[in-house]
Amino acid sequence: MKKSKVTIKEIAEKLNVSPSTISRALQNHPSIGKKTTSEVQKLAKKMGYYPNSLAANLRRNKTNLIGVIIPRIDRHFQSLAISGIEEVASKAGYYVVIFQSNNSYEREKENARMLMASQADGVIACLAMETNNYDHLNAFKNNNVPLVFFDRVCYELETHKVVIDDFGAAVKATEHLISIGCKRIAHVAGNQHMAIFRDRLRGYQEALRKNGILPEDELIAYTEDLSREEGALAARRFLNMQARPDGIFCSNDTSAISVIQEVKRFGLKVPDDVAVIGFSNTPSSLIVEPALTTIDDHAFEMGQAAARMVIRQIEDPQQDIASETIVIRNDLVVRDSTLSGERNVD
Amino acid sequence: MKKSKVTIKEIAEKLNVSPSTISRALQNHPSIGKKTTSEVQKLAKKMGYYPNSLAANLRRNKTNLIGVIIPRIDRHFQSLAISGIEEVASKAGYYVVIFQSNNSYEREKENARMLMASQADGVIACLAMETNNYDHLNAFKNNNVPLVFFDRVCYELETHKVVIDDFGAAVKATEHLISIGCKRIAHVAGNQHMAIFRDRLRGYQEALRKNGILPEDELIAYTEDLSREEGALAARRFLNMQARPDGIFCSNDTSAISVIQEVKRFGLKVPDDVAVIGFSNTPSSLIVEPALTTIDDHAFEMGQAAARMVIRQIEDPQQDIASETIVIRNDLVVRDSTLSGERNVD
DNA sequence: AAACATTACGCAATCGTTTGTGTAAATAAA
DNA sequence: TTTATTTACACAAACGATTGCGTAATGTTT
Repeated sequence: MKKSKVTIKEIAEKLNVSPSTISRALQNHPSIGKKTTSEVQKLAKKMGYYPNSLAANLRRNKTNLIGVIIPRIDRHFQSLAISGIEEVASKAGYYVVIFQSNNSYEREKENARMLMASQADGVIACLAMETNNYDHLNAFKNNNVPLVFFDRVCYELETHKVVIDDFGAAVKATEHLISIGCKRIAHVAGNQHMAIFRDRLRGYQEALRKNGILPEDELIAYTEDLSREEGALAARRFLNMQARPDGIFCSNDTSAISVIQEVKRFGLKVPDDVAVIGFSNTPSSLIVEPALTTIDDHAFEMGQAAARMVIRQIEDPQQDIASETIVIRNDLVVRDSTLSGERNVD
Repeated sequence: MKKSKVTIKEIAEKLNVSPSTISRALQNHPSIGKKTTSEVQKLAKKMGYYPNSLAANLRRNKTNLIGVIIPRIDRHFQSLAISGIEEVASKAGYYVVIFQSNNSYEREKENARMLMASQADGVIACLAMETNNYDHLNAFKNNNVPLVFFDRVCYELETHKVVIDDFGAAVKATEHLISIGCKRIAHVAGNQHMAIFRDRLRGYQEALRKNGILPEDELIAYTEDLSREEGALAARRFLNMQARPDGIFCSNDTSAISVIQEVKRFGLKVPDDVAVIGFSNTPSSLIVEPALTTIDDHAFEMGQAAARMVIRQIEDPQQDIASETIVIRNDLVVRDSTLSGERNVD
């Protein structure tokens, strides 16, 4: 029962024509006669022929593969971004190969090596938290493989990027807290090794300053990875302060939700005693009570934009001269965790 | 600046040896001298050589590619499963190529075609909701490409499968409701086109019967895709019944969470008036208040098992004779939505 | 020193397509 | 009918690596 795969040659033999004719017939090449073409196509289907893209790609020097390197697929933001990438890519005839770095630099290096070997036409990457050496990514540049970063980008490398305005979003979030009357605003900060979290912290501080509030260092909780546990820990520290904050801006939703729960456990009310705002608009932000005000970072659109960008570079290499940065819009989604008094039922 | 990629030939020329020597040296073949080997490897690194796996794969007739066809990456269950697949696969030296069907039969067919063409060594699939014709998957069998289904399997096709015991899990969930004293138990059912949801419905009915309760048809809400909206709709219908149910088993977490929120909006208490139980243990099930009792279906492990299974078939084709089904364990995770009186703080 | 074994490498075919070029046969123009 | 043009296909060389087999050069044994 070991049917080996049908090749062009076998079809050629059965029809007494040359392999090149089969190849052209399958592509509806005009220089092959109508009758031959249809005969070939009919027989190919009957024999269960599938083109071997390895061979074709080798010959054509194009794989239609887009490699994606990301920390973890099972994070909402990432999977949404991939979904966007896949949508655009597959519509344009590209395949998406996924590599998880698990936030490990070594894994990311290995991923990059595999990607180079697989002759991917382009690469989209969201950097691992650990990564602070970029040689493994230079390989792409050196071999003219288009590389697009998204979200967690690397400013040291001159490539195309898709980001959101983390600084601006943080300003917006913080000013929203100010606008609803918060006087003492704390921040749960992400890993400062990553630019996005540095920017959000800076945005928070800038918003305070702009509004005549002096940023205090003790109102910043630096966390490793914005986990539930770290969120709760930070919340407890804030809540036990003599001058308790009345607003907390968290750099992600996970920690923000944890903060809300901790505030409630502490016997205080959200948003009346403490307003809370998160970042990313994950599904859970709608579930927590009160529903979490947050920044929607449009992960799906980021993925789409990254994919379009890399495909454009693949198909139009001239344009690859300048490095371009696309900034995706972000929206403040106001929900009950910052809405006192009235409740918006939906 | 258009450096074309470095090939084995170029290295060979620089060193005045033949390409075959380079190839062997790079693989540490014993028949190549120590000195030559190290010289080759050094130069290869210096020149930035990356093996072209297209060529190697064509020659070796192996791609180390595992194709994954799933409905949507951005669903928690799916992304977790993929994560498990990727972990096992990459440890074993395989790449994972992802295709989203978006629950569309046409897309799934196209995905299968692309996968055949890409010469993937194996395929893991979770079927689209629409799919009820399986010819596109037969291509894999016909060409000796190992195929493993997970979760949404196809019983008509004789392949390896990784599933959970949906029937048993549903029995377990329903009996849990009975054990806490529920007398009138409703069910929010998923699309009956899919076996997993049929099994869950059957399990629910069987558990009732086993415990001397007559299943009533009006206590079953048939939904299209277990969405928030459908969950809320079902809840409202149940809550407005004269003989209101005091327990609701939902076939997924999304609808269960929506049911909880609807019950609360209706002015009733969960679990005291109505106990609710979901399915899948998504992150949000921990966030909703009260926290949702649910079935943990161990998606990550399903992915791992599927990957191990397909790799075993790839590497040991003899074993491919019988079709095997792996049943992954599932756990009832009891939380506050079925725990009256005491609260388990964690 | 002759005979043999070992070491270290080269040659050339091969994987399945694609594609530039060449060329019979068929058709059209003269 | 002869010449020019088109049509429809075949030939063969790629693409870049792998690998069985052959063979010089070196080393070992008697």
